Amino acid sequence: MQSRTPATRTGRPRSAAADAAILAATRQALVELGWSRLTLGDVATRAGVAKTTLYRRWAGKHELVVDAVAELFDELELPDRGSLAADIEGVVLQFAAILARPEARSGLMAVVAESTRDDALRERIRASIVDRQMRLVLEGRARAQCRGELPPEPDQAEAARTVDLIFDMVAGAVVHRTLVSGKPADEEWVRSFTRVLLLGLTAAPAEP
Amino acid sequence: MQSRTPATRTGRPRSAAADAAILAATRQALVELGWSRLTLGDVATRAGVAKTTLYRRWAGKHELVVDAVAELFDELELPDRGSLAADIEGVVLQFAAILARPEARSGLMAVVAESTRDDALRERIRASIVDRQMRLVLEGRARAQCRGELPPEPDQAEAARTVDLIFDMVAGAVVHRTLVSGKPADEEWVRSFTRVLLLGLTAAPAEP
Amino acid sequence: MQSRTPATRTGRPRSAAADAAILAATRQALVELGWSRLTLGDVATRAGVAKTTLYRRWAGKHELVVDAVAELFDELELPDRGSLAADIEGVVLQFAAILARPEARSGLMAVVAESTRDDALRERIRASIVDRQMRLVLEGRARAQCRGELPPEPDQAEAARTVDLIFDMVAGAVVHRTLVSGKPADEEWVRSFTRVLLLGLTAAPAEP
Amino acid sequence: MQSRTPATRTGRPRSAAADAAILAATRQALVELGWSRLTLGDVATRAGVAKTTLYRRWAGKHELVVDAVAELFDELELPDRGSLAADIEGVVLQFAAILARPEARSGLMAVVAESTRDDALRERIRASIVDRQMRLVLEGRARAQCRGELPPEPDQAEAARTVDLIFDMVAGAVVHRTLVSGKPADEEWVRSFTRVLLLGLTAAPAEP
DNA sequence: TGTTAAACGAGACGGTACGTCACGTCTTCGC
DNA sequence: GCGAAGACGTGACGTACCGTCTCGTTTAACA
Repeated sequence: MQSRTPATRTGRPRSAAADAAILAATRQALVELGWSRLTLGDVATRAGVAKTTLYRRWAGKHELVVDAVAELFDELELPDRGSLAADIEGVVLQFAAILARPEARSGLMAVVAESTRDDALRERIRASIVDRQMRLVLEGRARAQCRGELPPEPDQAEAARTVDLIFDMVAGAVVHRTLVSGKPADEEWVRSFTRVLLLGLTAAPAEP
Repeated sequence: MQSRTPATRTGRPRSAAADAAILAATRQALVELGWSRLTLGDVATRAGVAKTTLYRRWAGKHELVVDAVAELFDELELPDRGSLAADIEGVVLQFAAILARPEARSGLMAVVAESTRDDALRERIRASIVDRQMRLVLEGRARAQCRGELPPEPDQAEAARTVDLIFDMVAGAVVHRTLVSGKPADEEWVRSFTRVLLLGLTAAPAEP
Repeated sequence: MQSRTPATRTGRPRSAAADAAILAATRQALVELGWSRLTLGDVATRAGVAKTTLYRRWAGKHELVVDAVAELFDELELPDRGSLAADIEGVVLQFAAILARPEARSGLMAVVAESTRDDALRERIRASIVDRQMRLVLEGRARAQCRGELPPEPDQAEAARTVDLIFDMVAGAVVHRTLVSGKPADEEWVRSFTRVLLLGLTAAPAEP
Repeated sequence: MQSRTPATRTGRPRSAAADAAILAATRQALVELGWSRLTLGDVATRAGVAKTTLYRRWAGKHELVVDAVAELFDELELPDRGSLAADIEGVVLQFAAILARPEARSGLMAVVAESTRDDALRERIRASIVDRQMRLVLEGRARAQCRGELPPEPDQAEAARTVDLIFDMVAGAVVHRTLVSGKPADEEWVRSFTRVLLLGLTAAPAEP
C-alpha cells in the first residue's frame, strides 16, 4: 500500500494488523466526524495504535484517507448482465452506492481538492482509486465489442480518447449528482442517465 | 453578501472596500497557497485588515472561500451562438476556463467536500455557485425551444428531472475531466462531449 | 522579568496575573514533580493558562524555572545583627532555608547544569539569582567596614577578587552541603562555617 | 567495539569492551551535545552498540552519566607535596581541572539536580564520585597530622563534622567558582582560597 | 457641531491538532 | 542464545491556526 519496497531484512517487522486497524479506524472516523474534524491522533487511538506508528506509514491525513477510501472501491465489479445497457446501469449503481456511504463522501472530494496542488497525491489517487474504476470501463467496452454491441476500434488513440470521455461522463455525472446536487443516484436516475449516454454513443451522428 | 439585514442605523458603517479586499486576498491566497495552506490570518494580512474584521463578516474558512470562488462564476454568460450545440460548447468552454484557474481548483472541491457534512454550507454553495450555473442550462433550453431545436416540455416534473440530469452530466463531466483526470477540457474534448450529449438527448425516444 | 521593553502600545495587553500564576504553578510543580518530571503543559494547566501563553513569555523550561526560582531569593535580606559574624550567620541561614525548599533544590542545579552550555541562560541566572546574593555580600562588607570590623580596601581590583572569593566560598559551601552532601545547613553547621571563614579572612596577612 | 581477536571464550568477552565503549561514547556526547541534548540512542550508535545492550546495563540517562563522569575522578591523586598548604593547592587544582572539562561540567550538575529527588541516584553519586573526593580529604588530614601540622583529633564525632565542613567548603567553592560564577579556578584563585581556608582552620579562635 | 455607537487595527488569550523526538520495551532474525 | 536492528506504545515537545477577547482609535450618522 504505502511501502513499495521492503528494503530491510533486520529488525522487528511492521505489524500488518496495524495497517488494517488504522484504515478501518480511519473509515470509522470519517463516518462519525467527517473529513475536517478527523484527526490523526483520534484515528490512532481508535486503532489502538500510537500516533508515531501511523506517521511511520503515512505522510499525512491526505495519504491516509486516500488509502482508506480506496479500499471501498475494491468491491466494484462488473458481472455480465447480458447487455451493455445493463452493464452500465449495474456499475453506475454500484458506484453510486459507494458514494452514498459517508466514509466516501467525506473524504473523496477533500483529497481530490488537495490533489490539485500535490502531484504525488494526484498520482496516488489515480493509482489507488481512479484506475480501479477505469478498468471497469475498459472491461465493459471489451465485453460489448464481443457481444457486437460496439464496433471494434480501429484507431488506438481515438479509442483512448473515447474511453476517457466516457469515464469522465459516467464518474462525473454520478459524483456531481451525489455530492454537489445532493440527490440520490437511484435506479430511476441511473436509467435515464444510461439511456442518454448510450444513445449518444451509439446513435448515428447527425453532424452537419 | 452575508448581511441580510443591516438592522442598525447608528455607529460606523462597515467598510465595503474591506469586503472586496478580503475576497480578492482570499483568491490570491488560494492561487499561491491552495486550500489547505490558506489561513484566515494570512488573508487578513493580505487584505490589510484585522482578523476581527474578517470574522465579523464570515463564520469561517469555508464560507469565505465559497464567496470568493462564487465571484468567479459571475462571468458565466450565454450569448446566442446560433444553435444549441454552439451554445452548449460555448458555455462548457467558459466553465472549463474557470475551473482551469487555480483559485477555483483549489477551493471548489474543498468546500464541496465539507458541504457533505454541513447543510448550511451546501445551501450556500447552491445559492452562490450552483444556481448561477443551473440558470444557464434553463436559459439554453428555453432558447433552443424558441429555435425549435427542442420540443416544449408538457410535463413540468419530467422537465425538471431532465434539466437536473443534463446539469449533472455537463458540470460533472467538466469537473471530473479537469480536477480528477487532470486533463484540460479543451475545444476538442468539448466538441466530442457536446456531440455525445446532444445526440443522447435529441435522439432519445420517449421510452416508458 | 522577561520582557525588557514593552515596545508596543496597541493590541490587547498581556495579563500580569498570568505571569504570577505561571510562576507560582511552576514552583508548585517543582515541589510535586521535581525538575525532570515537570512539563510545560502541566504548568500551563495548573496556572489555568494556555500553553501558548506560556511560550509567548518564556523560551523554554530552563528560562521559566530560572524566573520561578529567582523569586524565592527576593526574600533574602540583611538586617543589621550587630556584628559581621552575626550578619554572616544570618544571611547564610536564610540562604540555607531557601535551598532547603524543594522548589529550589529541584530546579536550581538543573538550570546551572544547562547554563554550562548556554551563555544566555548563564547571564539570565547571573542577573536574576546570583546578583541578588552578591549584593548582600557587598552590603555586609560595607557595613563591617563602617563598624571598623574590616579595613577599607585601597585596591579596587583586589577588593573585587576578595568579594568574589568570599561569595564563592559562602554560596558554594551552603549549596554543596545542602544539595551534594545532602545534609542540613543548620545553625550548628553555620556557626562552624562562619567561624572558619571569618578567621580565615580577618587573620589573613596581606601576603604577596 | 568489535574484538578483532576472536578469543573464543564462549562467555562474554565483549561485555567489558562494550561497557568501556559506552562510557567513552557518553563522555564524547557530553562534550559535543551537553547533558540536555544527549540521547541514549545516540550514545548507543556512537558506541557501536544496540540500545538494548545499553539498557541492560544502566537504568537510564542519569545512571549512565554518573558512571561516565565518575571515571573522570579516578585521576584524582594526592602526591605528597611537602606541606598541607601545598597538598590542598594541588588537589584543588586537580579538581578544578576536571571541572573545567566539558564532559564533567555538562553532566555533573544535572545528575546532582536529579539526585535531590532520587535517593538511589544520590547514593550512586556518593559512592562513585563524592567518596572518591572525600577520601583525599581524609588522606590529606592524616598526612598533615603525621607531619604535625594538625593536632590529632580526640573526639571522633567532632572530627567527622570538621572533615565534612572542610569537604563542603573545598568542593563547594571550586564548583561554585567554576560552574556558577563561570570563572576559572586558576592558580591565583586557588592560592587565595587555600590561604583563607587554612588560616581559618589553624588560627586560634578569637572567640569572645 | 458635537455625541455616540459601532467598526476598526492590533495583538494577547484559551484551545486543539499538528508532526517530531526520545524514551524504554518488544520482536525478529543473523552470527 | 546473545545482540543488531528497528518497530512499538507513550508522552512531551514546540508550532501553527483557530476563533474570541480586550484594548485604544477612527469614523460616519444622528442630534
